[in-house]
Amino acid sequence: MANMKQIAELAGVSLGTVSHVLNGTAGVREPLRQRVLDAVRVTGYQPSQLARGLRRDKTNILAMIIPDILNPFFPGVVRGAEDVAFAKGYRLVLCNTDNDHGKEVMHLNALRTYLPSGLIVIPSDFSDLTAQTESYRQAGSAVVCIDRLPRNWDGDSVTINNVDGAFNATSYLIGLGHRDLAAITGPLHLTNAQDRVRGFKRALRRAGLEISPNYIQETTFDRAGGYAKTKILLKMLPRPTAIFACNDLIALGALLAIREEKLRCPEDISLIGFDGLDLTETTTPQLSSVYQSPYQLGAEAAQLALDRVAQKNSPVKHIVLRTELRIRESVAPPPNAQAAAPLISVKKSRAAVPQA
Amino acid sequence: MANMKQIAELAGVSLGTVSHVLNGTAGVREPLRQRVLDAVRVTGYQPSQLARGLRRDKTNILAMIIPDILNPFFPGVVRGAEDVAFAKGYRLVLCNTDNDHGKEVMHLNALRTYLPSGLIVIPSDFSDLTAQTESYRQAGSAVVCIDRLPRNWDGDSVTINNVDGAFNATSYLIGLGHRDLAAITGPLHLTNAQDRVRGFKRALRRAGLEISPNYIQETTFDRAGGYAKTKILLKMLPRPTAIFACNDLIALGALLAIREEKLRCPEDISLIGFDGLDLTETTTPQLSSVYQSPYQLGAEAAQLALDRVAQKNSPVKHIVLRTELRIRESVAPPPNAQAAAPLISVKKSRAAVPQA
DNA sequence: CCCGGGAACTGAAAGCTTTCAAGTGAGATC
DNA sequence: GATCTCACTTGAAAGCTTTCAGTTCCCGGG
Repeated sequence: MANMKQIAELAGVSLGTVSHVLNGTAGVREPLRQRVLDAVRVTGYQPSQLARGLRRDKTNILAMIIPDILNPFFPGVVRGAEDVAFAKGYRLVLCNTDNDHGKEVMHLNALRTYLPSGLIVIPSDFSDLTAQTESYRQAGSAVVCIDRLPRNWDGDSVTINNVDGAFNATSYLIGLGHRDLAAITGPLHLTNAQDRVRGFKRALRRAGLEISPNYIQETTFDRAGGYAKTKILLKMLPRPTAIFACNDLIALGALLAIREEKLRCPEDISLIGFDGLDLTETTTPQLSSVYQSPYQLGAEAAQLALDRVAQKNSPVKHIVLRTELRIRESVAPPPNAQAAAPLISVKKSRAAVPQA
Repeated sequence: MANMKQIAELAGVSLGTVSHVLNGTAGVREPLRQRVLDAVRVTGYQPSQLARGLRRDKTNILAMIIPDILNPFFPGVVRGAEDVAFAKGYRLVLCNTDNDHGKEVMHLNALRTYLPSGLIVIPSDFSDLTAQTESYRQAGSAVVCIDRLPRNWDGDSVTINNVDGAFNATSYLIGLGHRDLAAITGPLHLTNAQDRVRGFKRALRRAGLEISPNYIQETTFDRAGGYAKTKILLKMLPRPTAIFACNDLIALGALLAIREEKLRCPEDISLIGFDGLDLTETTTPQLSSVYQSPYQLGAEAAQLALDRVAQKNSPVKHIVLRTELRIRESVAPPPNAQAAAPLISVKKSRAAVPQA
């Protein structure tokens, strides 16, 4: 592979001129410019990204740290980011943390000396990442946190309106006449899980319904978690007539548990998930869900990172994306007609206790 | 961030010695070694991957080129590769081609000057990649093709035994008594699609069944393709009693089409997919499928690439992974009892013609 | 006691680009 | 015609590491 020196010789100009032509960093008269361009064409020369990065203290690399690409929510995020990066001449380095903070830190450390222009992080947990990412900032890398935020995060971010999404879903269920609503949430040290529960509670409160802690079950953001917690919920008295699952995998697990208990969804129990993954369309019944666009999440994050590289000192941005309630087959009014009573001040005192 | 020179000064040794300590490239006496290590610890020094790569003509980067991470088959492959890479201190750069050869070439070109140690490619189509990858080989990068192979590929590869997988699935259907079998294949310029059809045909031939071209429909490897082609197949006379879909997304589309035509799966039509994606477990009925491990595919590929880097001139390797037939709810004997007749020489002449 | 040999260590070059200060030259101005 | 300006162009340094050819030092053998 040719290098710049050879191009310079071939075109009969200096190294500096070649660089200027290639980067447009200074006016170069047309004939010279053409000679350089010709030499590049003839030799198929491509500048070494390594030497370039070394000199400029920055590479055309965007690093992305996510929990696990196997979780069907994340491929969309990655694809969104990659598309934006690719369009601007950047490459994407992908790292999986398995929600393990230690692994996250390892990635953060190892990536640093590749001098990526930007770093997009879906934090593994609530750990304060400020210290870790500070060195990136100092090195001139943009850092964007997405989906959920670490403690004390004061940098750029892209998230969705989790509170609203959960509120709308829950309100919809209440509107159908449900009074005994349960929620299965992901780990509450994650801000997105917190916010979804917050939206759930807010909807209950606004409808004057009591919030019983037993009806809010915390677990992992996966099918197994949804399955296990649903089994527990279905044993409670009164049995909830609707479940709001904080993501679709939990909802999927819930559906399996409901089926296994010989209950029907939606006739006996309504179910709404969160995320709007493809799989919600192919279950029976099709799952209702609070849709969000993972692609957009990733794309906005990449864009934000690249903007930050260009404009280092512009004010911090917090982008919040919308959600959309997608009602499909998994919801219906509750089984007992009495529940169709008017919404106003439906306040009853009931204990929600797991059966022995 | 400290650099090597500062470490050298701090430890009171030369640059070369620091390098030798860090890389173990030469014996360094213990006291010196310790002084260097201490200096590294104190300063938190990390060697610049860029300078290192520039000098060694090789970075600790593994590049991976896949069609589309949104296709649920690929996250597993990526994860497998990333895990192996991470464990050995390599990072993974991810590129999506959308099966577009032009984009593939762009990625190939752009990646080159990052000097990745290895390149793992799922080819976008049948295009001969030899020319493109030759420059990587010359630059000392390992190139591994996986899942399907480009024309004339003579380098390392990891694939699965597509012929066997398809043969087993088809034979299973025949064993249930099916005589009118159809296949919906992915694009036949892809070697994996070709091989699956080959396995399908081989099973028919072995059972003495006629192979009618109309019963083999070619389409894209996605839900829409499966849906459309199933609609066509269901109009044929005799209507096939079993469909072998060359991947799970096609099978999923087929299932939707079957349902839409008010036919029952498996009572009216049996269905087997290929890949064994998670989604096959959550459909109704659960889809039978020829399972393969995408994770293993990616992991083996990464391992092979790294082995090749270490042992440049060892003989070319072609790893072929196994498949496993996973029978779930989507298969049953054909509706008419007569079909349960013995297998031997069931040769009837019938024309398979699309209905007008 | 001297010398050879080997292990340990050093110094400098090489790898390729960007960038900045400095140099060149042509055209404009007076 | 001399001088100034401005636009181009150039040369060299800097960025950080690896590697190779030497150099130093120590030990054992003669």
